[in-house]
Amino acid sequence: MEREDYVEAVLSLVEQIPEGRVTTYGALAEAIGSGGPRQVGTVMSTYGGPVPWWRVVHADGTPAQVHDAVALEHQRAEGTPVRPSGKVDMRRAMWWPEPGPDVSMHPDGIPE
DNA sequence: GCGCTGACTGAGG
DNA sequence: TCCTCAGCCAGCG
Repeated sequence: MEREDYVEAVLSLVEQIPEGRVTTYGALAEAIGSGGPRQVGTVMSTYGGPVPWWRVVHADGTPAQVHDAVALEHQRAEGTPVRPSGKVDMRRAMWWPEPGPDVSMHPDGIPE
């Protein structure tokens, strides 16, 4: 796959993230089915300008370490469930891209 | 072709 | 709960 296509795939998914929700680098990488979390991070740092990159966080719910302050601001402004510890309440805010047609489980990303 | 670097992740202390 | 270590994938000098 061309870099450009990969970039477009990443940005496309990021743009689909609903307001007030977040997803992880690993989730995006998995949804795309190519590369790894780091690759997604690299793409975001290079072409993530025009997209709501603050909705993409680490696996533990912490925002991108480079612009965590800005990200936190956006998240709070959108109503994203951010814990006092500075991390996002993943159990409620986690949004899964669309890895498969099995939407029968938990579309909202709420395990239980 | 080789080695370094990074907007990551998961395990261990 | 927080800090550190090792593994991973690609781009770039």
